[in-house]
Amino acid sequence: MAATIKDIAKQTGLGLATISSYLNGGNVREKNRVKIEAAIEELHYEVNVVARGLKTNRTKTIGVVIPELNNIFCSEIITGIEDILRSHGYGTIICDCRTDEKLEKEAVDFLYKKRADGIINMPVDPTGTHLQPFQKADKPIVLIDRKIQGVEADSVLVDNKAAAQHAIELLLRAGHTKIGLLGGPENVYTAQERYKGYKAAYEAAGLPWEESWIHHGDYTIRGGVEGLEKLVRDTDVTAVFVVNYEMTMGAMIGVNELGIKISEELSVIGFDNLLFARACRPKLTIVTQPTDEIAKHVADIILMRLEGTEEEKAQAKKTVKLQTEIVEGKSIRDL
Amino acid sequence: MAATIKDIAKQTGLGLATISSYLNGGNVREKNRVKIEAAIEELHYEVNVVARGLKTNRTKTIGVVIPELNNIFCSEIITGIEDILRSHGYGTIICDCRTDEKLEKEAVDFLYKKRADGIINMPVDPTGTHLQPFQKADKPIVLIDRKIQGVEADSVLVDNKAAAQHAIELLLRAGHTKIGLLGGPENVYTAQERYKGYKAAYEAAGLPWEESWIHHGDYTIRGGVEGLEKLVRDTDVTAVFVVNYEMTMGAMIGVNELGIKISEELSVIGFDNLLFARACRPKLTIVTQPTDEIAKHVADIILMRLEGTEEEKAQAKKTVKLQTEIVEGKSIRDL
DNA sequence: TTTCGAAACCGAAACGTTTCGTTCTTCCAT
DNA sequence: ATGGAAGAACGAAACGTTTCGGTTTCGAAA
Repeated sequence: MAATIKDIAKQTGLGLATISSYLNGGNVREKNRVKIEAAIEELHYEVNVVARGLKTNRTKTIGVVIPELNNIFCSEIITGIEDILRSHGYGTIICDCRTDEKLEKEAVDFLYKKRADGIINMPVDPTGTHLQPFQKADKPIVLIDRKIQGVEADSVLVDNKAAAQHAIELLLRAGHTKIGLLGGPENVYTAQERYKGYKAAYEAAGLPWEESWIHHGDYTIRGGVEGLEKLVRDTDVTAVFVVNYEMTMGAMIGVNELGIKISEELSVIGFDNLLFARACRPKLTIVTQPTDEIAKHVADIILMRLEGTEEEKAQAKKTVKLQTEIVEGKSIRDL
Repeated sequence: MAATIKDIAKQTGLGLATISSYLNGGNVREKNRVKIEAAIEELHYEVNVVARGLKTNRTKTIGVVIPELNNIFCSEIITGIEDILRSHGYGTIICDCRTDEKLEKEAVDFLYKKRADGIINMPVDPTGTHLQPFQKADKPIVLIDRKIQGVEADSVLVDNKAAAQHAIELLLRAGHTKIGLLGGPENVYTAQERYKGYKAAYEAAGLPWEESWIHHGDYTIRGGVEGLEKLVRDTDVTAVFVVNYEMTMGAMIGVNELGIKISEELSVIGFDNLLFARACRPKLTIVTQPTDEIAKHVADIILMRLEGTEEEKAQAKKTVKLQTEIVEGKSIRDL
């Protein structure tokens, strides 16, 4: 039904190889170029990427495995990545693994079977064994947000330690000395780094902190609510730093339910999602991550590994670390 | 390098066709089944879906084109769809067209070139011309949220009119007679329906409403802020119904900036995103859409069109209309 | 034991490309 | 005019499946 390269060859009187060469950017004599283009136009020819993929062993498809698509941090990054990849002819197959290691592994296997040319992953499994298929096949892997020891892959990270440290320093400067931390799971890289930043700020200021001010949550909304309630009930902290968006929202729910007045009774610094922060009352001061920049780096790296020169492809795996920013609201009280 | 069907044939002493038949669920003698399975295990054989796709002309890939991935309504639906499709062996290629008709058309063309087996679309272009490639190729199309005249496609909608009508009736019952509407663009189907619901509620109650109470926004946060400020400044409405999530968030920002007290000074009903509603102070009463149900219907329909029996595939295109729900908060004052 | 229909099995051809090694053109330098 | 090098064009083979039509095998009935 649909026209093939053979039809174009027949129509123009040229050979298969010539048409193929033209389609792949090869040189063709001017008059033949004209003929080919006319034939393509007339027969509505469109290259069959599946057949091409069979020969070249590349599908021009990249898999993305993330813990939660319903998460502004993830979705913003994906939006950016997808945009860039598509403009380079790559399709983006998305798999949401719902923060489940088993599902994550299944998603990677699925993408491998689908013959994705490479994979982008915000890993849940900290050991990285799920990435084995791609590693063995020597297909590019780009990790986001969490680094994995022992997996040969490029990574794009955020300087989580510095992010937390700056946030705590801001609170210390405002006169707070008892600062609660609504942290993440202890086995998660980003959470560990943010925790380190908390301690580093106290150490740099030469002040003591207490273990009881630290709550290791689970990065969920529910966890945010519970953590905030616990901190308020069991400690006398005057400020709280929340280390991801879900828990920030949870903390705000908790605050509302307990009838606590932000800033007057409790100072808060949240994380991610500027829009949410602006809708809170009073506006929340937050740490924001450069999602666009992350997306751009991730896309550029994987494209480089796939389409770059041989030396580019062979370059040692690199790690890009980006800085966060603090957007000030009205949620911090000067003591 | 990787094993092929031929290797399996050689290893087992069986024919190509037999292996192929086995792989596609055909019948094979018990002892041969055992042999084949052993060979597959030993040679680590995996079917090459690209080669299969070349023969069968199906890629087991479905395209999804949406206006904004950074939108909880979209991302929730996609999460659900992706999950179901993946469990049936289908990859989901996502394209975010940023609510731009031109980009939407490009995305559809892209997916067509990628030979997606079908397309799922929450359309921006109300004329639907962008869907032509799939229509011509007679590949299934499923529309979400907005119906399009003249495009042969299944649709999964929400009963937007009823949703709005119920919300307004709730406010009327609470004694409000002057109710503002922060509506959407006049050329958008969902917005039109919600507007109709507003009027229907007033008509059913036999009460008058004024044009000045209606603000046709653009479904953006910015638009929500501006719309709310305009309504508060220029009218004496005692309640406002906001018809999508972005504008709801915008309205809350506006309310915060103007220092208006929700419920005491202004009653509000928002839309979508239960979590946001719960984090507001006081908790917002909202209309929620059944995203999971939408996702399930969409996925089931497209799978039915792709893998169903001949009669299922030939069935007349259907339209599913789902109902919304009102989740009560504390943002409505009884007059 | 033989016969027969059903079920299993088979190889070749086809899907639409790319690529390899070779042949044909072009056109510049002599 | 001629030789030859560079560049174009060429057809066949290959990529790994599925499918078609025909052949073999099996096992129950006779």
